[in-house]
Amino acid sequence: MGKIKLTYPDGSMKEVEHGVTGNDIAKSISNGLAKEALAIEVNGEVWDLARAIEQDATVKILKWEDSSGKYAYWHSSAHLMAEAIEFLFPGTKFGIGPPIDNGFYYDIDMGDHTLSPDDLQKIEERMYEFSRRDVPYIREEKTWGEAVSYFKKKNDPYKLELLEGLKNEKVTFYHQGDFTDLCYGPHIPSTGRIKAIKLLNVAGAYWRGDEKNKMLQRIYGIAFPTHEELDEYLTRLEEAKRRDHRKLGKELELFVFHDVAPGAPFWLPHGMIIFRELEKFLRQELDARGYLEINTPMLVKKGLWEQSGHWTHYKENMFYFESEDTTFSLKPMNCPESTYVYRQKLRSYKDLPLRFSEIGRLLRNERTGVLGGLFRVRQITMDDAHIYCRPDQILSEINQLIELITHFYSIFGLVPQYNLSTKPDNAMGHSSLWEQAEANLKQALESNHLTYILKPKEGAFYGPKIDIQIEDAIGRDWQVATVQLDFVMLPERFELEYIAEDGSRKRPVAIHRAIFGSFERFIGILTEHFAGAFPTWLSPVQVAVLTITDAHVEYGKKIVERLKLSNVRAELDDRNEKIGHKIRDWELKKIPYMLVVGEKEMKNNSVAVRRRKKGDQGAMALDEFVQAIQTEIIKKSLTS
RNA sequence: GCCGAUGUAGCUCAAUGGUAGAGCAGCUGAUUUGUAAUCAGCUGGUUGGAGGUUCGAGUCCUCUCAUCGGCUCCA
Repeated sequence: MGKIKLTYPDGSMKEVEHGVTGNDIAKSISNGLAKEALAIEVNGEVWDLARAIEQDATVKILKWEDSSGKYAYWHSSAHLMAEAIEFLFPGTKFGIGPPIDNGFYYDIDMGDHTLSPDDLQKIEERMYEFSRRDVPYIREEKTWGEAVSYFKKKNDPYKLELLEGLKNEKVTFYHQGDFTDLCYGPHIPSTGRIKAIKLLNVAGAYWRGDEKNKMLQRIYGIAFPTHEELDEYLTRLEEAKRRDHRKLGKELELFVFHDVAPGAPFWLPHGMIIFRELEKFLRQELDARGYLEINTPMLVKKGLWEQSGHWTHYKENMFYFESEDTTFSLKPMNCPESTYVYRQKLRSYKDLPLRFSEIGRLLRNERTGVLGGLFRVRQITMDDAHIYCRPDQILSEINQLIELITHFYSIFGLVPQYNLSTKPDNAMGHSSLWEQAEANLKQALESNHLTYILKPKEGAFYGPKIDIQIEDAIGRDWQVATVQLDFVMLPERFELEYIAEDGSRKRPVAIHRAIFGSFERFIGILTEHFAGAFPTWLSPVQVAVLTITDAHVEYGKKIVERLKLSNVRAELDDRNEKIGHKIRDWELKKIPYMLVVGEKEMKNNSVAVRRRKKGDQGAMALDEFVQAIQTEIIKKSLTS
């Protein structure tokens, strides 16, 4: 056998024996690397370290730090879990068990047996035991027929169904210990690499993700090379729980949910302040950008939805009822109604763009199982807008929207990520319009130096779109804003027109867009992002004035009056409590400023400033404090 | 909607099938306090709802509502 040429990530080349394995390569570089190596990338494909390389190739040893390395690690963890399950519960049928962004899962069918937390514990213990055996993951190529007869003997209908999709192909099996699975791989060298394991929860999951199929039991788990990393991960989960907006919303008295109104919050006074501040901010920004605010009816006749197409495509999500032989519906979207504002009079090309904004309350009949805190509600307050423009105005409108979105999120310290979805197969509308629009969207993103992820064919049937996700303080992504071009749904179905320069009637393009997505969802995200410690401009109470004794109550009242006159939300704490107690209470309420007032302050017309989490800041003249906090509020400063 | 879990005082949680309890909050009183909890007393419940088993149900069973974790959905 001859030699082959390998190219390494640093560009260097090396001649090696034909049939060399990833293990050999790693060892030839260093023993340390060989210990850490999980898999190898060969010409862009991820392979097992034990697999022989038989041609010239570009290679890269993958470690835990590489996402493909992690995937192989978690994939192997899923197999280890399956081995433990099969050992403890013989006869279990296996669906699929892939790695995911955070760990792995396996879908299994255990007949009548329902997994309990106790079972999970047992499986986890068994996994540790099997890991300690430290046996290799072995790859084996099989013919399709061999594979089918294996799973027929094992009586596993799910694997047989998967094999149906691989007919007449070579398939691969992986073994470790007594467990064998149909699997593409790749896998890590041996079970001993899996050191720290935690099975997190059991959930139902439809076979192949189809509602019509049988529901299997899905076990989610995570694994790490060290216990420290596992602990760190579990701590992060705890942190996320601590920030949960449902918990904080209750504690900080922002909103409550009640059985009488599933899927709709009761906004409490403090939550409403945040809501109103966001509205104020939104209106201020939109006014400055030429938006015209409108408000359209909540209750409309069914005919509107028949015309828009919602009655056929969205009916199951709509609330509707009969009254005097007429079917009425609560609006689930604002878009169709905005066309009535457009059509209120004849529009000239000179009138465009028309930017109609609406803070609209929508009602959607979401299925009970999908509701969740403020993130998924039945009653939605959208910061909606519909921009009607000429095709030649698309680019400037998109540019303005990107500027608006970037500005908006920077205020909250949130970083938007952009996804561009292009023409799907079932698209409607002129292809020239599609091409121009997609080019405009791209151009707008690129000229603003924004990186974006292209999602081919994921646009709506009526136009391409840009979806915006934000990453919060602890690295989780949320879908919020959206900018959707629409050539069909509103313009065609509602026969929108404008009079062009040459006197002819032309069709405008509609742009649907939202910045927050919805107030409910956005406030939920903000609550978690800030862990309830809102920046001063959003904080329901901005200043708490704490008196030392009854002798200082009058002075305290004067300060609160002064702050309120300066548009600062202030409250007086003149309770008969020690100062330490008051501080603790307001600190737990996450109020940004506390002003302690006693003898000294009263004498000097000053306040002792204490900042949330930062402690005593020393005394300051009252005027000076008022000025400082006003500036902070006006600038919507993030650092309070 | 589907699978599973949960539901006890305003909140966080206890209570072998045998008298529903604690801490916090609230109220009353004492205390007049200088940077994360002063002390004492008191109030507070159709155990989510409806049925059933039982001498007896917070506890067991059925149904139902809601919430949580997922799945599916989310123009």
